[in-house]
Amino acid sequence: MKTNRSHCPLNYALEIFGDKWTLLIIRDIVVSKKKTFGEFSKSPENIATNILANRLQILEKNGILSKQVSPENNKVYLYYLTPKGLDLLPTMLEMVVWGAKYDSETAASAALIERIHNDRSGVIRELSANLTPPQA
Amino acid sequence: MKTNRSHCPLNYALEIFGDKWTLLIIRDIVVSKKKTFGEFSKSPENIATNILANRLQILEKNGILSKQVSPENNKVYLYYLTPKGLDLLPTMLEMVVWGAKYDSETAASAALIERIHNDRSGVIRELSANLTPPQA
DNA sequence: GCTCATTACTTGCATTTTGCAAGTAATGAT
DNA sequence: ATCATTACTTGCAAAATGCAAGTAATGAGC
Repeated sequence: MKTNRSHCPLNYALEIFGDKWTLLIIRDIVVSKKKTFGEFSKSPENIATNILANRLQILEKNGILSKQVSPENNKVYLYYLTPKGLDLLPTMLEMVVWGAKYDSETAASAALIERIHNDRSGVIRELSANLTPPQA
Repeated sequence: MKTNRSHCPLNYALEIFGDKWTLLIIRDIVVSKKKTFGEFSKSPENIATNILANRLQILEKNGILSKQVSPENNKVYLYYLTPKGLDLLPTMLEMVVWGAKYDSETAASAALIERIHNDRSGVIRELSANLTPPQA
């Protein structure tokens, strides 16, 4: 197995989600309530299916997503965030704040950014609803 | 020029620093007070010099670092954080918190993590000292 | 039970990025 | 004038990415 470059906590994070796609998958889960491979593959940034499959596997292996068969349809797999995955929300919100501040053409609404500033934990609480497996 | 994949603020951030090296350079500036190419190239993660040169260029082009000749030695260039670069600190601290929480072998001290939780803006203020160009 | 559509991937291949080692140009020190 | 230092650049193999097409397993309809 590949060895870690260091045990710097920042490096640990980067080794898991330091790429251009991984956090977008998590975004789609959190913001768009997506749960299936097919839904993820329809992101606005157009992730290729082989990359998507690879990232889902990495996320599962690292305990950020859990995968289970849909109770309604055996050919559908549902991806849920684990607590470790949910704990990425603070990082992601900070990235959103930064991106919204410096991208002059940002799609983020001023209202969202303000809410993040004024009531971060409220935002996180709301976003966290229904992201973990049911019937826990 | 390459077009943006979307104007999602998260995607904007990822397009700039979504890779395994960029934030480590910023970390070295912030934590280890490094400023020169030679210092960056001696990181514990061993970044290759061609990658380093590429990332410094991207960071400069995106207004995160500013480069200037050292007043003491004309062959040395000093890299400083801009305000946009300084604004990456909240994101990076959240990543540190996450990495320290989930890497069982983390090098982060419990004291640091506690300080981040108890007095985030104090930590940011301290870390920010002397990171921008002198004599502004 | 058979056919067809859907879902979740996998595969092949060209292009791009990474990683490693070595090389070069411009100072600065002696 | 020579040598060391600093900041890169270059060449090349290996790995990751991106795109298009293919496949296996279910489910729905007849």
